[in-house]
Amino acid sequence: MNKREFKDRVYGELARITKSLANPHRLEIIELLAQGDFSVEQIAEQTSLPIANASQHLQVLKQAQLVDINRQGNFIYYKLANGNVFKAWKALRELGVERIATIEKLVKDFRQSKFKFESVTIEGLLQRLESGKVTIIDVRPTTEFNRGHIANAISIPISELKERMIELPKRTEIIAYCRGPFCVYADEAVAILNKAGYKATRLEEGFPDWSLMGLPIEMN
Amino acid sequence: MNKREFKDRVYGELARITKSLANPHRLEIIELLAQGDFSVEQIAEQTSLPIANASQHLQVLKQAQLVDINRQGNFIYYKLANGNVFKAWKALRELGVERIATIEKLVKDFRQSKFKFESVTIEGLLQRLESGKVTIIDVRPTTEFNRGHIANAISIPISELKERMIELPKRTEIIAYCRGPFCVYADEAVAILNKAGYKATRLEEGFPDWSLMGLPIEMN
DNA sequence: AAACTATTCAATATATTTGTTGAATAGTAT
DNA sequence: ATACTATTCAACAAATATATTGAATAGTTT
Repeated sequence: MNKREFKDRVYGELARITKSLANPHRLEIIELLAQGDFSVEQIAEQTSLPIANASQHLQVLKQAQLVDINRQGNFIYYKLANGNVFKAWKALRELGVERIATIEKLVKDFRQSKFKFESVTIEGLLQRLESGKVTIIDVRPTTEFNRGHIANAISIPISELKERMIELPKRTEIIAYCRGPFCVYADEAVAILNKAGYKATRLEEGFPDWSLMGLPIEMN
Repeated sequence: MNKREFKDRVYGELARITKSLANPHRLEIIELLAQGDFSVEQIAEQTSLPIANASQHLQVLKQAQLVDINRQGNFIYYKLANGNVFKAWKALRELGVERIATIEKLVKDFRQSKFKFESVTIEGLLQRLESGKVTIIDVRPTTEFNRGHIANAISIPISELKERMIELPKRTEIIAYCRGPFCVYADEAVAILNKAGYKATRLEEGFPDWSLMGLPIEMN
């Protein structure tokens, strides 16, 4: 094998794995799986895909060894093969947000049109935690909260927020977080809370980002 | 714009930028451009591509805003648009090396067949630097050395190594580095030096990795 | 074994990506 | 202006990726 052939093969393999990520639905699936494992049916529902279609995309990810499966009864649960998959997704996400103005504009417009746009980054949250009292709420579905969440966060799924917001303090600041920067649960939560007179802000990033930074988490 | 439409557009944009990376030649171009700027002609030569073809791939990268151009006379020099591009490439590279056994095998086989396989990571090099004397040589072409190199490294392009190895100490350990883990200049250097009785090892990663870690560099 | 369920497979049509070729363009030197 | 050079463009053929549909499979329950 000569130098050129070697390079062609190495870069060929790397392009193969990159191609397996290079599709809108598959990127959305990766971000979802960063929250834990989901069945094909659940993945299809969350991403608004027909089941056969979701399955096909999952096969592509499986072939690239980016996801692992785990059969339980009739259901097959998919999960990310390991932490490097989320790291690669995060690198692409940050590259995209920084380079492609369209993305920032989309996010900004969407948030401003529906909700009051405001957010705090993980770094900002850490500062606020040091300097005063903050209530952190996790508005993802309970199962995702149980699989891992920011230490001391309270689980209030977005679907239950209206009834349960009475549990929250009116005076101290509330930070809502969800799956990641493109997840809108936290935006919806902030809109509901602020309308009801609470002082709420969304966390820009999601739980997987917090976890990757080695910050304190809890399970169950 | 509803939630689904928002997601489709955001993930669509992210997939677009990911697709622009998802090609063997374009990945090789990215790694090359991580060393500095190159003209279309130089890029075509380094990657064994016809010029029109290289230009076409460069257009794709330019459209995705991953590279910038800089005209000088008849020549157009391309460079990475910013540090996040290399970070994304690095994340993909590490994902690939870890997940795809084929890549590790390719690298190992190639090195073992031609050269004695052995390498040290950046971390290992840092330890050796602390505990004793090490000579670091940069075997990339001079222009790349001048644009930036590991602090205190000596420039001996691979093409000049045979004549110039007399400059090197026989006793102390020599670490050779080049563009990155898939660049073979350092392997060739190690083979030449060991055959001549020197004690040489290649650095696994390349200069851009060292630089990204914030370790000491020098220019010119 | 039969009925059932979640998932995968297979086949096809459509859209996108890639390589190749030769012509066109933008800037430089004469 | 003319000739020259590096790069890009345009057009086409071949290869690859995607969505859609309905059938097949693997495991569970009755």
